[in-house]
Formats: sequence, structure tokens, C-alpha cells
Amino acid sequence: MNVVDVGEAFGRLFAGDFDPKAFPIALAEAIGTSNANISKLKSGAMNRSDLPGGTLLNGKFHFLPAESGKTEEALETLCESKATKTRKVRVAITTDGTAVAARDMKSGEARFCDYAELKDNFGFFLPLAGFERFKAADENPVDIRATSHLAKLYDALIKANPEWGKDENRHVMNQFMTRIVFCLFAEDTGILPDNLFARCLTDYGGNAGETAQEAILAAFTAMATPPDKRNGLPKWADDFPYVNGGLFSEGNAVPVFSRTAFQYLKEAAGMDWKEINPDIFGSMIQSIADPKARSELGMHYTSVPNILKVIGPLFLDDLDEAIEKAWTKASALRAVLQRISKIRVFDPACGSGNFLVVSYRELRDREIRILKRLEEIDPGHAMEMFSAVSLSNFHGIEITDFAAETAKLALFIAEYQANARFADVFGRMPPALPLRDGGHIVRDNALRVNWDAVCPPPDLLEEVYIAGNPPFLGKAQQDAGQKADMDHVFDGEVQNYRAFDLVAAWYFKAANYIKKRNASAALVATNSICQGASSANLWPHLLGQNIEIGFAHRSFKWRNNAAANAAVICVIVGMRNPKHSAKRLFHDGMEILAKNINPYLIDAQNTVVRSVGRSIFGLPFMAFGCMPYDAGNLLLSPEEKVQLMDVAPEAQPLIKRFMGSQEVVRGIERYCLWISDDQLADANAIPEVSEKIEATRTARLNMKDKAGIALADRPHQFREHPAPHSHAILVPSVTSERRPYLPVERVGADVVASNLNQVLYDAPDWCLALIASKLHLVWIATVCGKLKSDFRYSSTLGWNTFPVPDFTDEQKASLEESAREILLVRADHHPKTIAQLYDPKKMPDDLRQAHRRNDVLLESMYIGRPFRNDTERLEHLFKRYADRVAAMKKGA
DNA sequence: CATCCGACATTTT
DNA sequence: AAAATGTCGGATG
Repeated sequence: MNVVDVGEAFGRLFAGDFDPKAFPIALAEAIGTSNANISKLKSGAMNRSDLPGGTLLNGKFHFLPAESGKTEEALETLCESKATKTRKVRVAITTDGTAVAARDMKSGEARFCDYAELKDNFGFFLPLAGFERFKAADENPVDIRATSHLAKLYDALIKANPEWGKDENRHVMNQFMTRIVFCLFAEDTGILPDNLFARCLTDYGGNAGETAQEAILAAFTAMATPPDKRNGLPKWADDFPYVNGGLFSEGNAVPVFSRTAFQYLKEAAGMDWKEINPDIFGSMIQSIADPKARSELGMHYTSVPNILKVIGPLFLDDLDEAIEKAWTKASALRAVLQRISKIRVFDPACGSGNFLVVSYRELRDREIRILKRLEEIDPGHAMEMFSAVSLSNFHGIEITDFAAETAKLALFIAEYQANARFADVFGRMPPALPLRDGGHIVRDNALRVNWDAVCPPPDLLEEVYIAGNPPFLGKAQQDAGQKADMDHVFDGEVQNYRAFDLVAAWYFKAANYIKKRNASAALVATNSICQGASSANLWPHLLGQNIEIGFAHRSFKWRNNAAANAAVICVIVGMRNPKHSAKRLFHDGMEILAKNINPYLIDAQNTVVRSVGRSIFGLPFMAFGCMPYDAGNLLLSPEEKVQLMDVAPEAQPLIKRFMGSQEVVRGIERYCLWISDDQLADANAIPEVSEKIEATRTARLNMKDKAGIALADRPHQFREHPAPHSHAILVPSVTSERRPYLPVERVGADVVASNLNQVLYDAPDWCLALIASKLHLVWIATVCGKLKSDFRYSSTLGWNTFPVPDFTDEQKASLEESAREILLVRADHHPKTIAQLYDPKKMPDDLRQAHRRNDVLLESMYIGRPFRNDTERLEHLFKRYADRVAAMKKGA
């Protein structure tokens, strides 16, 4: 049974009306209980429930049918049942046929939905079928639960108040959610009297939330109004103190509550919000409410471990070193305190403020540590000051209204929590209400505003650290506004910038900001900004202005606690003004001290490899494959080919094999129509073929780009239609990074190479020996782009720049011999595919040997012996490359 | 004309 | 659900 099966079973078994007897049996069936056990459950022999009418399946679920409208009570009964505990029940579930209420006893998470929606909630029950939901070890489960409750609340409210989901009302809805979060947090931390808000809900919200709207409205109005100006409010609302700080000042609309919405709100109120991390939940709430991030559900918030990867090497580690040095001297410690008070943190893409929150928390923690130490070594000189770390030293820019609001709230909560820790140690704390001024968050477009205006340049004693995780967006995904932003940042300063990822604009502005100032910057980015074309085109402009890379985290997989993670590989690059201190390079949990960190994030000189149209070492021309541009109309699966041959055998000469990356690597069979101009009349005479040609014409005419529309003129052909040739060497353009050698294949004239291959038409076989070498793989892996972490072969960046010595004819001949040897060994293993043959764990010994001989042979032609390791390979290749480029410049 | 790219997309396990 | 691994079309220079 797999996950899809469970989903289907839920859809099938819970489609009809509710039957209290059949329900638990259906549930048991849906989670894959064996038929034998289902019979026993039916007969009652296996039912371990201690509740009348209940059904309990050991270790799985405990079910109790609820009276109409009483699901909450029934759920409580289930959770308190002794059998639930002793029988290790995972999920308690009840329904009255209209509403469903369930609780995961392990995680504590609850789920409420309509009976009809049960099938859409099957994910909640997956643990019963043996599929555990992901939970990271290093982050707080309370955050996740809180977010999930709030997300559910948000959904339920929008469902009950469809007009609140409209764009024009979004700000009001956002504000409402922020206020709810404030209340939940405040009543658990003593800012509001204990459980005041929860009591307001249970006492005045009605049984199923009928009067929740009025009750919450009264509470909000009270908090927005000083006590002496309140009138017309119910008496109980007087318990709510006046909260200013802008949080409740503007409007105070409250939506109508459905029963489900009310349940989720009470569920959220029942949690202990003291333990909430403002850094995480802030961004998750934001993504719940932000329509753009809505589908991404917290995908892009930066986890605390990742934030620490940025701010640790950026300034915290250095600060810790200073504290360590000063540890025994009060005056030195005071100097560090003074320094901490002058540190400013600036996140130009702050979202809901998690970088700022974590930075604030870390600085306050260090301050508390120093103050504690000062009391030990210099008693009697108590600090007058409460804390020298001011929220006004934290600057942010955020484009969306709700996120900016959340950032202010999150910073306030962080301050409150830090004050509470301070009180734990020193026993004093300033009053929490009314709210004071918070962080300096500007709602604006970071690529348009002058950063100096948001975060004034540091004076002699100050330090500014830029940190953040700006949005990543490839050139093809940017909208017109974002492209205009790119123009605004780069135009006239940098060439070829239109191909950059959007995040590059933040790097550029950050580099400009820190230049010649007591400031440095580190941002999270997609790894593509340190690969291929971006390394060559972007970084020389950043490093050219007397800026260096002080530290970097090489590619790591994006990960946070959101349900669905963004699929991207990231890097973090720290930029600074030149310094003597060590340069730190992090990778796979290791840290190395580098002499220099270059734009590919390796410890080497700042040489970048630029794309060129022809090989600068005289290698044969490598062409781009043929792009169908046909919406699939000119392509044929093996079945379609057979079909076509059945009805129109005369189409045979128009059909060729079609190979992209997959077809080369995994031996997949695919065909296409390949029609030369003089075959066109024949082709059109076959109705089945002419139909496909017409379909291609129509598809092209409907394309967005001009090039596509222009191609409608010759709908019988692919975009590329190379001259006839006798054979070709194919190099897949994207392939797995795990293989020890790049896949490469030699094919005859009967094959069309798609745009997913780079092609050497009619080239000598010694080229194949080059491509199949370790040396070439190392070069490609370093200077070409990647898709995630997989190799992306580029002719202009990789092949045309690949340094080779001037081979003699004998050398070429022996390389050809070596290439054929590899092909022969492969043939011996027929019908194994390249994917199977080059699986790092299963590669056959003879093939490995053939490649090793090829490597030894080739490398000896470079330096008279094989290279010792990849470092030596790269060093040598880069030197040859740089020499060549220098020689060409001289010649030009 | 000729590409490099994808806070991915789709398949495989 | 998580891991593996390469489609397809196009904006850009």
C-alpha cells in the first residue's frame, strides 16, 4: 500500500453518507488493515474501546460517533479515555456525519473538517498506514502546530466570509490575523492577564462561535481605546488593557466565525504561545496570508539554522571571539558592550523579520552573558542601563504590507522574550504595555529605494551588517516589474545582467552599500549565482570594487519545516572590504580556511571562465541539438510509430529516432517526423502526417514568442534542421552528478538529437575520449551551470573553453583507440543502459578499467603522468585556460 | 540565430 | 513521502 492508495481508499470509502457502524470498518480498511483483522473488528473480537459505541484498533485509532453538533465533546471523551492511552492509539477521531474532529495523539495536532472533506484530509491519517510525516529535529514542534492551526483558521474564516478573501479586503484580514496572534501570545506571557482572551472566547463566543464576532470586536475595541474613553462596551471588556503601538489603532473589523473556524481558534488559544519562536511563526503566518506566498505555504521562510549560517560568520563569531578575549577584564567587557550597542543589522528583504529577530535575540543573549560576568568580576558597579541593544538598530525593507506588519510584531515579541530572560537573571523588567517604538521596518521595494535612507551609513564607531534571504527568480520567471527593477539596479553598470537571477540585484546593491564603510554583507542565494554564466558575468563586478568574499557556504539543499519545501540548492556568500582575517569556506558541515574564495566558491584565484562561440583550443564545433518547438506534434512514441506505419507504411522515410538526455542515458525509445524540404510534398500526401504538420503550425501560431510564431512558416521541421551527416557524438545537457563520468554516446545518421543534447556532427572519435575523461568532468562540474546540483553541459562554457594540449596525430590515434575501447566494453554489457553502466555503485569493473586507462592516457598528454587528484587537475586546467586567454589578448 | 536557465517538474523508489 | 534526475520552451544577447 502506498500513499496514493490511501488517498484513493479515502475517496472511495467516505464518499457516501455517514453510517456510525460502517465508519470505523471503512477507516480500518483505508489504512490497510488486513482482511482477517477487519473481520475480527467487525465481529467485535478485536475492538478494545472502553467507550460505549466506540471502536478502538490497537495502536491505530479510537473512534466514537458523536451526537449531532457535539464533535468537540466527543473528541475530548476519546482523548481522555484510558484505553486511548494504554492501547497506544495514534489518532482519536469522531464525527456526527456533518463535522469531523480528530487528534493525532503523538503530535497533539488536531484536524477539523466537514464530513464531505474527509477524503481531502487523508494526509492527516497517513501515520496510521505507516507513513510518518516529516518533522525536523532541530526546530520547535510548537511553531509548526501553531502555524498549522492558524493556516486552518485562515482557511475556515475565508470560507465563512468569502468577501474577506478578496484583494481589497486582504489588508483588513491580515490585520485581524496579526491581532489574533498578538492576543494569543500576550495572554500566555503576562502582557495581558492570564488567559484573558481564551476566556473571552469560551465565555462570550457561543458554543459554536455564533457570537465570537461580537466578543472579539468588543475585546479589540477595548484594546484600541484608553479606559477613560470607552463607552458602549460590555463590562467584561474592561479587563482588556489599552494597547497602542499602532497594533489596534486602525479599524477593527472582525469576520463571522463558522464552527470550524471557532474550533481552530480555540485550539490555537489552548496552546502555550510562550514557546513560540517569533522568527519562524512570523514568516509562516505571513505566507498563510500573503496571496502570492499562499500556494507556497512557508516554503521560503529561512530556518534558524540557515539564519545562523549567515549571521554567525558575518558578525557573531567575531563578537564571540572579542568576548572571549575580554572575559577577565571588566573594562574590556564594557568596551564589548559598547560595541554591541553600536551594531546595526539591516535586512533589505526582511519578510516577516526572522533575520532581524534572530540577530536581535543573539545580541541580547550575548549582552546578558556579559552583564552577568560583570556582576561576578566587578560587583557593585551595576549597569544603570536596562539594555543597550535597541530595536531601532534593526532595519528592514519589505514590500508586502502584512509581512512588514508581522515583522514589527515579531521584533516586539522578541524584545519581550529577551526582557523576560533578562528578568530571570537580574530580576527586573520594564513594563510591556503600552507598546514602545519597534524596529525600523520600511514598506517599500528594496530594489528601488536608496538603502542609505533606510539604514544610514555607519559612523566611525558603528558597524552595519546586511543579512537576509532575498527572493530568487530566474530570468524567465521574472515579471515586467521585476525586470524593470533589474534595469534600475544594473543598467549602465553591468552588461548581460538580464540573464541574472533577481537575487543578484540584492548582491549588487549590498556590495555598493558596504564599499569603503565599516560594513559587510551576507545573503542567501540560489547556487546558480555562483556557477556558469553568472560567475563569469556578475562576480567580476562585485569583486572588482575592492570587495572580497570573506566566507561562503557552498551548495546546500534548501530545507525548512514547511510542508512542501522549495526545490532549490542554495549558497551563502559573505562580502566584505579587504581584511587580513581568515576566509572561511563551509561545505558539507566542514569548514576550511581558504587563501582566496573565488566566484565558483572554491579556494583558488579569481579567474572566471567566459562563454565563447568556438573552441579557443581548436576543438571541433559543438552544436546545439534540435528543438521541436512543436507542442509535441512532431514527436512519436514507439506505439504511435507502429500505428503510423500500419496505416501509412510510406511514411517510413520520414521517421527517425529522437534522442534527448533521457533517451541517451536510459535508452528510452522515441521517434520523430524528420522531413526535408524536398520530402514535404510526399509528407503532405499522407493525411496522418499532414495532420501533425498542421497541428504544429497551429501550435506555433499560438505561441507567446515571436520566434515561435515565425516558425509556423515551416511547420514540418524542428527549429534546428542541421545538414545531413554520417554520425554524431551526443552529450546530454543535463545529467546526474553522481556518475563518475559524463555520459556520451556515438550515434548514426538515423538519429535526431534534441536540444537536450549538445552534438558533435561528424567529429573524430578522439573527441569522445575527451568528453568521457575525468579531466573533462572536473572542468564541466566547475565552470558550467547546474540544475540543482546536477551537471549541465554547455558547449560555450565547457567545451569551447576546455584546455587541451596540441595533440599530435599519434596521440589523436591512440585516443580514438581508447574511445572505441570504451564503446566496445559498453557493447559487451548490452543491453545495459548508460544509467545502469555508470551507476557509481554498480559500474562494471572492465568499464571502470577502460575509463581509467583512458584517463591515464589523456592526462599523460598534459603533464607526462596522471594527475594526483581533482585539485591538481583543476589547477592545471585553469592555468592553461588563463594562459590561453592572456595569449589571445596579446595577439588581438 | 543560439542559447543557459528553472525558490522546477516529473518519475522512481 | 522522499529521492532521483532530467523536459521543454523562451527571453536574451
